[in-house]
Amino acid sequence: MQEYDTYKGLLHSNGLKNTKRRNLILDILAQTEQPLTVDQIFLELKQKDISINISTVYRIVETMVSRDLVIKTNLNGESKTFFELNRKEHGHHIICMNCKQMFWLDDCPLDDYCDLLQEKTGFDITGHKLEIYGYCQKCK
Amino acid sequence: MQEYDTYKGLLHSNGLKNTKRRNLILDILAQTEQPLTVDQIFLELKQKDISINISTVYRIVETMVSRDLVIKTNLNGESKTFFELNRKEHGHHIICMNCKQMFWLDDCPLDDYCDLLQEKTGFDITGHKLEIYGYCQKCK
DNA sequence: TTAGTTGCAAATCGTTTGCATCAAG
DNA sequence: CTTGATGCAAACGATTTGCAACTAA
Repeated sequence: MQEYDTYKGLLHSNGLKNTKRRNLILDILAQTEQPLTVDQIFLELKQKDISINISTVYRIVETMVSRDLVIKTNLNGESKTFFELNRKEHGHHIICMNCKQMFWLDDCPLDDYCDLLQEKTGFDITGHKLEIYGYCQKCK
Repeated sequence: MQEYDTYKGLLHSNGLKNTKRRNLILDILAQTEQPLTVDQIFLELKQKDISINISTVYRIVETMVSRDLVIKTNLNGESKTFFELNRKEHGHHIICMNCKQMFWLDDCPLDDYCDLLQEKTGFDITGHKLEIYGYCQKCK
């Protein structure tokens, strides 16, 4: 087997075997800014004539999530779960309500607010999730 | 039938018939700050010795959502959908990751940021959703 | 009286699991 | 050779639907 070693090091350093499917799925996630559902990943693989079982896709993305390589997200109004590569930068998505495209925003206006809130509420605040909704240039 | 007319006006003005179950469900949602799942609502009704079918609960909350009386939310890491009364005030939830309680925050730090973003991205921004995660005073 | 509401059972959808086989290390 | 990875089919939990009976207006 050749050509599927792009993520060999990453996989091994996380205690995972280097397999063709894992490489392919990481590759798909790396090549888009969009969080993807399991069946979107499954379909992309099908289009590349890769035979894979959908339960394998579920298992692979969940394994990646447990290793912190992938982030799992639920979006408002969507029953399916989305997965995106963990690029280890903090940011949020701005989402077009018409075409459903999601664009990455690498700035975050919430750091000061969270500090403030921590004092005000007595919570130990560990994170937050922000989604911006609207219509993109094409759809508006 | 008496005692179930609290929301009669509200229901009628939204083109809905005034029924016992709708009144009860609106009442449950009105009496808590917590967004509830369908089966939490179902259980509360059971505890009040109200017989209702779970599919009726689903239909009632969805009807309320379509009339904008109730807000439907998906939360990160939860497979079930939550429903809360639409109190028509803007705000967000701060959520305890241990006990899962959600507290309402009636301030929002994002108005200026959204204006800014609208110019920067060319999006027509219509809304946003913010959740703050952490551990509450009791659980931390 | 009639259109909208509810209960019930079955269907559907997204996701998970058990087990046998297979492949990476 | 050993452990973890995958395929397959069956199970599962949340939600939706079709249809008949019912009830508010």
